[in-house]
Amino acid sequence: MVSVKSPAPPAACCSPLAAPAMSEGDAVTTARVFKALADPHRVRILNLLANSRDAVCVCDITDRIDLAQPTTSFHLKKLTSAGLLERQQQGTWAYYSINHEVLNHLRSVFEVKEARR
Amino acid sequence: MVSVKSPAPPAACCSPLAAPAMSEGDAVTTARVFKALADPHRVRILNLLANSRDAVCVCDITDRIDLAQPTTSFHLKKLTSAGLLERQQQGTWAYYSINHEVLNHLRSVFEVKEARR
DNA sequence: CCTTTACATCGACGATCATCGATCAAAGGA
DNA sequence: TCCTTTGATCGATGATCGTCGATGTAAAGG
Repeated sequence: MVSVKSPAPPAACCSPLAAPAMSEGDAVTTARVFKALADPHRVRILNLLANSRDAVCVCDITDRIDLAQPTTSFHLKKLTSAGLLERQQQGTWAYYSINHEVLNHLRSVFEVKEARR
Repeated sequence: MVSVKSPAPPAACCSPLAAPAMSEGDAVTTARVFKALADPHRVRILNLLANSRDAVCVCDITDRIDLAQPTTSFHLKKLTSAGLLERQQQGTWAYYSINHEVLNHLRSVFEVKEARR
């Protein structure tokens, strides 16, 4: 079993929207992550994986989402390279699962401005 | 001063990604909101407004974001109709501000699965 | 070695998006 | 009443995106 940590999420991705001085680069990074969430099929894939105890192979995801297999791979790649999913290879099969750490961290993006002194 | 509540956000928008059974429609709704966040300029607009004590007029936003005025209006419309911004008109000026309620609620989208029994 | 299965990549397509100049509507002043 | 200013909308553009059939690749089984 070869487990592959996703390559993308720039360390601790995405400063809060209310961060005092967000650089242009920060904005690009943040937008990139949300772009991965900006498609109904990808949202459904996340929902599917979030409700699966174990990792799920591409063929099962393809069935559940009702897309052609290349299209499913396309979406999985976007989600993975945004850091939202993890991929493990087992023989001919590829298993995908939620990257809970990254997804959980995204909550902080919407955290309100730190207490004003 | 005419204050206009944004028309879009379907009540309490966006169920958690880990919701047990997300409908296809839920996925579309969720994706629509994140699509509004999926552009660097729009992220910067949110960041700008999140750090402004008061609402900001289009001309000031245009200056700070460094886009042509029609492009700024285009982005503001996307953010507003996603429910992320509020718009107030004052004479010839239009003032935009963060819809804190909606933005804050978005944190719940990334909340982890409810305790497993 | 050949076949099958699972998945990724390629190439092409139509659709949507971001951008901006030009134009329009509305609100104040002079 | 005219001119100026603000901001929204229109129309055109180039770029990106989602989709899928065809093809490629790698593993497993006969």
